Amino acid sequence: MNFVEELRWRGMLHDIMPGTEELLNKGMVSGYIGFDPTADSLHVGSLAQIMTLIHFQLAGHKPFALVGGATGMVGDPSGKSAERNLLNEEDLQHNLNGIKGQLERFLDFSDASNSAEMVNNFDWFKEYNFLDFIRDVGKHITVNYMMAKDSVKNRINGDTGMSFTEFSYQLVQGYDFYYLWKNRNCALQMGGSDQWGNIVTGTELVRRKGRGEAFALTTQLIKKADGTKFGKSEGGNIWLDAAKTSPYKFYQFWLNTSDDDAKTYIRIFTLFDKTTIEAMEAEHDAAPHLRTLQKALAKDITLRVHGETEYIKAIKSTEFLFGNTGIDFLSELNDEEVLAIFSGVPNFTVDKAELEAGIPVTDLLAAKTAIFPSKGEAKKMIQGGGVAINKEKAGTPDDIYNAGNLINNKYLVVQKGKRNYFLIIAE
RNA sequence: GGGGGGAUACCAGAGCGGUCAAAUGGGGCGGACUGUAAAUCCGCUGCUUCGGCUACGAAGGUUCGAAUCCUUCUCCCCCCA
Repeated sequence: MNFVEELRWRGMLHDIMPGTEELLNKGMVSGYIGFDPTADSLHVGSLAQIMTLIHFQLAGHKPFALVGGATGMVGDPSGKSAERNLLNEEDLQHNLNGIKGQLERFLDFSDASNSAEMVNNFDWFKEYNFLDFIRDVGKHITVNYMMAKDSVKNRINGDTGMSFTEFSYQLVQGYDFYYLWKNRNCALQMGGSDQWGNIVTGTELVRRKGRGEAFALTTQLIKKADGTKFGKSEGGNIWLDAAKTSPYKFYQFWLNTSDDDAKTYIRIFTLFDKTTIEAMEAEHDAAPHLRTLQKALAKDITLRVHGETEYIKAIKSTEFLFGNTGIDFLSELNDEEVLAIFSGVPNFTVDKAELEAGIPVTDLLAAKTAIFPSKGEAKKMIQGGGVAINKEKAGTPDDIYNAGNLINNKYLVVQKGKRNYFLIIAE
């Protein structure tokens, strides 16, 4: 199956420039996707783009991952209602290194003819001076053309305005495409559907400045069935970096996908083929409470991102925390085993002597640990029935916990809501 | 340069001398139901040693009492030039 058909049946394709598919069918094509270095790790939102590159490479084409050292310094106005904060060079470099390391895990960088490559647009922009740029590049694109882009129009018609810096963004990104087309024989840029305008500025530049032809393909932005934003959980982003989002939490994120979304995501985020996916769906629909799809999805992605060891740990934690095993099960484990189960769970240490004297719950949860930001909040949630300690609901905010409540004479297991676990270690 | 309007909690937005820790909606969090789903319903959404304390752009002032009135400052928007 060719690349475009692959994206199509998976529901990933959003828009494609005429002629693109024909070009791809003729033979190996080099194509690229840009990644934003706004943080030192990619998050699940970028995963769809990574998958696009994986499919691209599997179809025999040569993928480039561009990390936007230069574009990151300017800031993309697409989808942003306000001016971006600029990153300094140092932070940017730090972020680039982090992202680079992650991308290397997903694509094949071996010596194959279609081996993946990583490029940084800072390399060709750092020496490019302003006057040369506006003469050589700016000359080819009219302001009228640039203003017609939705990303620009929205900002000009809105009330936040837009700086010249952000306005020039599309030229900078457009030049990336031109550069890669000219020097690396790169004929296709891909990206999320919000990138269409920027990508097309690139193909336009190739046409006008290079008198050549370049192509564009965009993918669907990931949405959740209920309309809320994809990729967030309990307020935070879900990162690919294990230090930012533990593999356990990562696994949980996917496991908690709704039925509707799971059907979409299994196509986008896994490489299972069509018949396999349809069979999984049928199985899921026959017994939805077993959550076959969610489990397959969470497993596949966690394996790809974190590897087998971390996946197994995540499963073990999940089985203990959400399975039928009572809290007594913990007392059969040694310290090492307990910590393994709670490895992805935030943990806090309290002084054992203090606990022996007895600590009121609210102090325990808000002052001695950071499970709650304030005692008032801890109190309210206890009253609302949202807190459990050692799998038993905390009764009143005045309860006092002492050494007698410890499991193995050492641990307290705290639940905030049903799904958020914390481990308190007394020592 | 001239004239007008505005700044309220995470966001939007009411309040225009006490009854305001501040309506309402959204968001967030939690509970019930369930399948760690969706939908639905319900509760919470400034801190606290539970006495109070700090809050309505900033600083002063009037008043027994200010988010509300006055003065100055900062920022934003609109119209005219």
